[in-house]
Amino acid sequence: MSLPHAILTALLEKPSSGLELTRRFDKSIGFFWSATHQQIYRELGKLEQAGLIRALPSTERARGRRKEYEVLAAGRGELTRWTASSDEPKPLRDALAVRIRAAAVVGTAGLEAELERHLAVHREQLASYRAMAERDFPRGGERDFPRGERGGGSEQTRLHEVLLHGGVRMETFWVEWLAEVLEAVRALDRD
Amino acid sequence: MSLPHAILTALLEKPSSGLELTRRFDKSIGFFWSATHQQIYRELGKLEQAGLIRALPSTERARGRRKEYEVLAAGRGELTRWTASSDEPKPLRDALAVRIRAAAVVGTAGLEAELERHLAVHREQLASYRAMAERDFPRGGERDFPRGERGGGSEQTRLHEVLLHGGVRMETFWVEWLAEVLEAVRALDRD
DNA sequence: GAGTCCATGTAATTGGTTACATGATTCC
DNA sequence: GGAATCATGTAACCAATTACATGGACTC
Repeated sequence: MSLPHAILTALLEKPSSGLELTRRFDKSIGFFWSATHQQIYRELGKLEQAGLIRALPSTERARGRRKEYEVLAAGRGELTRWTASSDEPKPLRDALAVRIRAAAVVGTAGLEAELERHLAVHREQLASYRAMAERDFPRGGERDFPRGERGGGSEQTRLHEVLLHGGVRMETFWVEWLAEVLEAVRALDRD
Repeated sequence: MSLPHAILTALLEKPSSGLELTRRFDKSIGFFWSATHQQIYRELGKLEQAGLIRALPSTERARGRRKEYEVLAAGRGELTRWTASSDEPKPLRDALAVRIRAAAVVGTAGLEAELERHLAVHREQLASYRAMAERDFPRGGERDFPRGERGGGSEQTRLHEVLLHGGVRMETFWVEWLAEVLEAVRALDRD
């Protein structure tokens, strides 16, 4: 149940309308938890009903009219509670790995193109994360900060930095591994 | 729609009953595509109806009686078709990252314990992948095979090896990154 | 014949996806 | 006033999760 909490987080950072949230999910929050506008509107409705957020009174309610939400005290409480809670890591589901395993049985025909497509996507994502890191945390991402010597970054800043660094590492994994798989598939196809 | 194809792959490797499949999903296939027995039985029913697999005639059909399936020609065809098809990479959904981002807003209380739990799980998974790699591909996992010089490994073997290596790399990513996050959170909590 | 696995299933619910509907605003 | 775009929503569907049901085989 992370979507409502992702939305609460986003709204605490800045009160927004559904469409604004959708855009922010496309750009930053959604790097770790994607959501479509339909999901977001549905969830905003539920959160409002539950008394965790409210529509700003200034924004009139009518279909087609912009409606801005802010987090209520109960919402902040719920988010704090959830942040300290725990759940089991969800088991992985990766369709590409299933394809590779299937290819081991029925042959690699067509697999190379698919691997190349994915590799391109991940390379692009990696470049984009790196650009963000360079812009938001210039030359800060690759170093360990000796204890207490971080240059005055707030809690928020430091955590956003490690998150982004996680994105960089994750995409680096994909790029390197897919390159390895591609090499193996090409070697097999040559024989 | 990867589950049916994961099942077809597993059944081509070895005809099995539902429960056997469930166990194999827990051990190997499921490292990349997990599934519960309920999902598997449901899907076996659909695949049988669609004429892609059949129950071996020897195994009687009755509730509580073991029923073994094998893949029909149409099933192999479908799997071959799917292997060569393509799909967009699915956007990531990682609850832990959402938690970290929420912690950046409402504070890191309780986060450290959750990070430690996840770190322990990933360390364990990494150790298990490494053991499998050592057992199935002794000292083969870390090297690049110069073209054509693989020691007689079949297509299957080589692809299983890169898959397992992907698992090792993926878990290595998690372990390293979570350690980094944990260090950052501890530094923040000290201040 | 009671208890415990082994094995196959059903049913209800949740969360996410896809397709579509409709009102408001702006610009020509 | 027509087209494009901003904005909010509904509805149908599908896959995965959770909880529960039932029968067969074996063991004490």
